[in-house]
Amino acid sequence: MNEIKLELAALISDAVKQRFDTELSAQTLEGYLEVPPEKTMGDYAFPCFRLSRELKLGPPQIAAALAEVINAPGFSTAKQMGGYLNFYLNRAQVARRTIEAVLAGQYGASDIGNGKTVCIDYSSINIAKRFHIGHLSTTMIGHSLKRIFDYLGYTTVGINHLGDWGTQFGKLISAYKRWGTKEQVEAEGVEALTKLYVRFHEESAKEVDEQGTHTLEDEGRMYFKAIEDGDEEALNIFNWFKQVTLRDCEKTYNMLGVSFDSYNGEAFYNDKMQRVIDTLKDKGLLSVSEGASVVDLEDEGMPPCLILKKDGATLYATRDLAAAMYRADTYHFDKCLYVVAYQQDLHFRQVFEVLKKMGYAWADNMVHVSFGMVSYEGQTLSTRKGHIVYLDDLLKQAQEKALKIIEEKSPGLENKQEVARQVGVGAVIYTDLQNNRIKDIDFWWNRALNFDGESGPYVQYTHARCCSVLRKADAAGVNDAAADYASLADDSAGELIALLSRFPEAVYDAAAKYEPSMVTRAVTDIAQAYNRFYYDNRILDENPAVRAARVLLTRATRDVLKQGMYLIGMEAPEQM
RNA sequence: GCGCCUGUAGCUCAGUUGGAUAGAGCAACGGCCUUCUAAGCCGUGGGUCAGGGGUUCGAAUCCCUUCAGGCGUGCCA
Repeated sequence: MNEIKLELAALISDAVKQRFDTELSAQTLEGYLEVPPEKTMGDYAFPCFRLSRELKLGPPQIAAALAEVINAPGFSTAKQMGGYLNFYLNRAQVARRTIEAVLAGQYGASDIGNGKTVCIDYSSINIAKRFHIGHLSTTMIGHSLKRIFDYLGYTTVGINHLGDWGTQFGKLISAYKRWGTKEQVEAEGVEALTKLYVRFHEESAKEVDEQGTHTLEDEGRMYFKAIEDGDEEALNIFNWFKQVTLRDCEKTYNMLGVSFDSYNGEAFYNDKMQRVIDTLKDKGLLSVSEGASVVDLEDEGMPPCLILKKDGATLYATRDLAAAMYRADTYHFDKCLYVVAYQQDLHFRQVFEVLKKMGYAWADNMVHVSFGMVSYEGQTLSTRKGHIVYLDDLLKQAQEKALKIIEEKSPGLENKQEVARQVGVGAVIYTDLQNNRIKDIDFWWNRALNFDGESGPYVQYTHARCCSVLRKADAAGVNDAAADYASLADDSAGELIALLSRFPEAVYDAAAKYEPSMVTRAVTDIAQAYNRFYYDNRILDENPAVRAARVLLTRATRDVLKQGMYLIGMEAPEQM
């Protein structure tokens, strides 16, 4: 993946063979290579401690012995330092190779996923609920993973597993028929549905308080039964609610640049659950416990997985089993990812275990990509208590702030609104994908709208800065062919190039660990390194050879920043 | 009670699967725009890596244990 590392590993492999008559594959050794903590210690280090026992020699002696034999003039010199073998790369050559690799395009892309399919279940919104900050992580992590796996050659299937089934929709119909109007729902969209739902619960609670009756609850159940039985009126209203919700959410998705290949949700699997039950019965996995039908998982150290309620109704595990089987049949996936909060950890462990018990080999390829909880200024998200931030409000605020800064700093910019949108949305996306996904997120407005330091706008700004330099370079007619790569040997250029050379690993690792934040971090580090380089060096006011080299490095940086931002779902304005 | 996760600077977090003197950003303070975008750059201060044991050449990282917090733990999803 990193050809420079692989080449070093090959050198070590040869040296080990020559001096110690021992075979160690370059691939194994590549994994041992690390980046030293200090620049003075070289560009890569090979710790010899692990070889010590096998070779029956002290690490420093091993390092010294290898250093004597390794000879790669023009590429790298090796030096023993304690138990380490440190490599000092020829910076001009690394610069040339890295920049050429980047400018060849598709940098960091791969064909390792060719012929393989990965299903990604993400966002999975509920009908009749407004899109809020609690939905952002699943949406953006999933979307980013989709782009990352695409980039690595996989066929990806983005699935929005809609929450479009359950008694709550019967209640909603009941509320609509009592207090709603078509005009209001059409005009206000999901907001109107939410209001109806809230009112239903208020009235229902009042009714129980005052009269001890459950008329409303019963009516809600009745309407849900009507949906289940295919009653035309109920179904029409329900499908209309669904359309209204999707129409609203589509606006948010468009803003975020997110899309899906399938919207098959809970309702879709309604007629596919009997197969699950039959199969479980056939395989003798289903047992009755406390009146419910369950799959016992005691041997696996888990509570039983509930398949059917006492009354015979299915449960969400049943639905997820049906969905998994359908996806296996339909997409023949190599991996099936569920981007769902860690609260559902046990649920997925149970579902995956049941599939394994059913004998499906593909059950091992199911992954719960879990992420942390979102709270609002230290408190649990709650619509009722007002501890909630809707995403369109957040995006609007972010854009307004971006616009204000643009008016202040770049009053001459042509497409201010468009850039404000890109920057505002970028800031929100960046913040969401900045940290390891397992971390809980406590939402604070001032943090979400942070445009300084490690932030979306920072990376975008650096990209725009590169674009600006390149526009001037084009105008000046810089000749690439004249580039003197040896002029990129200073520390800040060297650091920038080193980071660029490691970008493909970041993309690969992000996929392997289902961790988009690794790309966010790589991109941030590159932006930081470029800004240092930019301040340490004049780019355009130089002799043609140096100028060309620095312009090429700027172009490579621009390309990687743009690609990296794309992979995490951010847009990259060329001016801001 | 049991299970899973988390604990690193005042705050938010990195830390390359066990490597060299633990790093960024925010906040605070001090510098840098007649020169390619100052949404930037440089510097200063700030640490018992939650505590304690262990494993070994070496531990923030692995094991045991204690503490603190979050989530889950049968008929919602």
